[in-house]
Amino acid sequence: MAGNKTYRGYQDLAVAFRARVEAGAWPIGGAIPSEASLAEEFGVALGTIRQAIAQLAQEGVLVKRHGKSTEVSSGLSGQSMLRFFRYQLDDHRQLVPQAKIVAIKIVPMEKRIAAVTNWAFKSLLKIHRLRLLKDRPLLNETIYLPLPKFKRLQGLKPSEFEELLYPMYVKACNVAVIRAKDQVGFELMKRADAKALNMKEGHPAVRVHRVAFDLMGKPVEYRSSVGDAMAFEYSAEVY
Amino acid sequence: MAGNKTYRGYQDLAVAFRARVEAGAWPIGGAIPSEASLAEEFGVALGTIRQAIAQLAQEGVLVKRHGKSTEVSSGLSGQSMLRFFRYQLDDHRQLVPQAKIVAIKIVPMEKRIAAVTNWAFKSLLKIHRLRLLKDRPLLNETIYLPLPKFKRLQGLKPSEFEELLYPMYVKACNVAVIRAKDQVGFELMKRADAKALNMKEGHPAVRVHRVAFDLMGKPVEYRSSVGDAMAFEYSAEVY
DNA sequence: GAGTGGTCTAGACCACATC
DNA sequence: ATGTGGTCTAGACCACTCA
Repeated sequence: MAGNKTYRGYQDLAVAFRARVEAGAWPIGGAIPSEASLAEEFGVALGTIRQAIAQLAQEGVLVKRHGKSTEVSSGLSGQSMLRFFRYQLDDHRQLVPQAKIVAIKIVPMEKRIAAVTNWAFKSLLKIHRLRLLKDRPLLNETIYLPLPKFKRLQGLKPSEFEELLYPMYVKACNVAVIRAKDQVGFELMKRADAKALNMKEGHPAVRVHRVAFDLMGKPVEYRSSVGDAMAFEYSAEVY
Repeated sequence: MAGNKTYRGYQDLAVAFRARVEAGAWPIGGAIPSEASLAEEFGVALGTIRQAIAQLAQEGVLVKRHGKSTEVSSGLSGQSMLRFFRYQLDDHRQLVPQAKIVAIKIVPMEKRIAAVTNWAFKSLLKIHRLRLLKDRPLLNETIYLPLPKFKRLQGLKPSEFEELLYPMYVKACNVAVIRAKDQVGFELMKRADAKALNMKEGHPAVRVHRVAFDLMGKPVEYRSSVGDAMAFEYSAEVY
C-alpha cells in the first residue's frame, strides 16, 4: 500500500518507522499498527517487521507489550537527579520531591552550549529551577531548551510547570526524552548556587551537566545541576 | 548428540551456552561452534540458536564476528578510571598511563564489602595500587578480590602485575569482567590517600566504588579509587 | 474468543573473512 | 572456494491481554 521506496532490508524499515514517529503519524505514547498489518503494508514477512521493531525497541524508541501492542516510547520519567542524594536515608521513604521554578527567560545561544549540543538555534529558553525535599533546597538547576521546539513553555507561569519536566515536555511540546549523557564534576560552590541552596560560597559542590536526547536521537535539552557534593552519590553502569 | 535436558525454548539454550562458558568448555576469548552445528547438536532450527546467541551477545557474554565466528567475550579493557581525569587536555595524547602495585596482602572479609558484593568467602586479596600519568600519582586504588578464584595473583611480585588488571585477570585467573557498577562520591581526602597522592589531607577528593561482574553475572572484584576531585570528570549514559 | 506479540521451523540466498 | 554469520520467507503454534 504505502511502501514507496526501494526496499533494502529491515534497517530501512526501522528508518521508515522512525520517520513516522518524527512525522507524528505514530504519536508519542500511542500504539503502532500490528506486526501483521505492517508486514502486509510493506510487503515483507512478519519476521522482517519484527526485526525492525526489535531494533527500535532496543534503542528505546518503541516499547513492546506482549499481547497488547507496540507503542512509541513516552520517554524517561523517574530519572531525576534527586535520586542521587542520600539525605534521610534511614528516614521514611514517603518523601515527596518538590520543584520550584524560579525564573524563565529567553537568552541568546551560548557558545559552550552550542558546542556540546550541536544546536544551530539563535535563542534559548533558560529556566532556573530549584529541587527540594521537605522544603529544603537540594539542587539548583539551569535548563536550556531550543526555542522553536519549546515555545509553548515560553508563556507559562512558574506555577503551571509540573514537578517532572520530561513528561511535561511530552504533553506540552511533543518531545520525548529517551536517553541522556551526564558529566559529573566537582567545584567550589559559586555565589549564585550557594545563595539558592542556602549554603556557603566555596562549599564543596557537585555539578552535573546533562544533554538529553529525543526519539530521533537529537539533543533537545541541556541542563546544569548543582548541589552539595558531600550528600551526592552518583551511580552508573559500565559496559 | 548432547541435548540431555528437556528443551523448553531459546532461553534454555542461552542457559546451556552460559554453562559451557562457566565450565570452560567454551574458553574465554575463543570461538564457539558454528550456528549450524549447534542447531544440529541441539536438534533445533537455526533461528532458535541465533536467538539464544543474540541474547548472550546483548548481555556482553558473546561477541559476534560476521563471516568469522562467535566468540566468548574477553571482557572490558579500556575502562580505566584514569579516563575520567582531565589533566593535560591540550597536551599530546601520547601519554602512557602507568600502574604501580604498592602492596598485596590477604585480609579477612569485611562486612561492608560482603554487603555490596554478596560474597560468602572468608578472606580477600587486598591490592594497593597507584595509577600515574607522567610519573604523577593521580589515583589511589584499593582492590579486593575473593581468594579462591584469584589465588594465582597471591604470590606474584608487584613488578609482575600488568598495567591493565582486567585483561590480566583473564590470563592469570580465567575471569573476564564484562560489566561494572560505579558509585561516585566526594569526600575530604584522608591522610593515607593524601600521602599516596602527594596531596594535602582534607583536599576535595572523589571516590569511586566499583563492583565488577564476570561472564556469569557474578561480582568478582570490589574496588575503591580516590583522586583529586578538581581534576575529575565522570561521564555516563542514562537510559 | 479475538487480537496481539513471542517462539519455532525449514529452507533459501546474501555478505564477509579466510585460505 | 569454503565456511561463517546476516537477512528473509511463509507458515505454524503458543502466551498474553482484554472485552
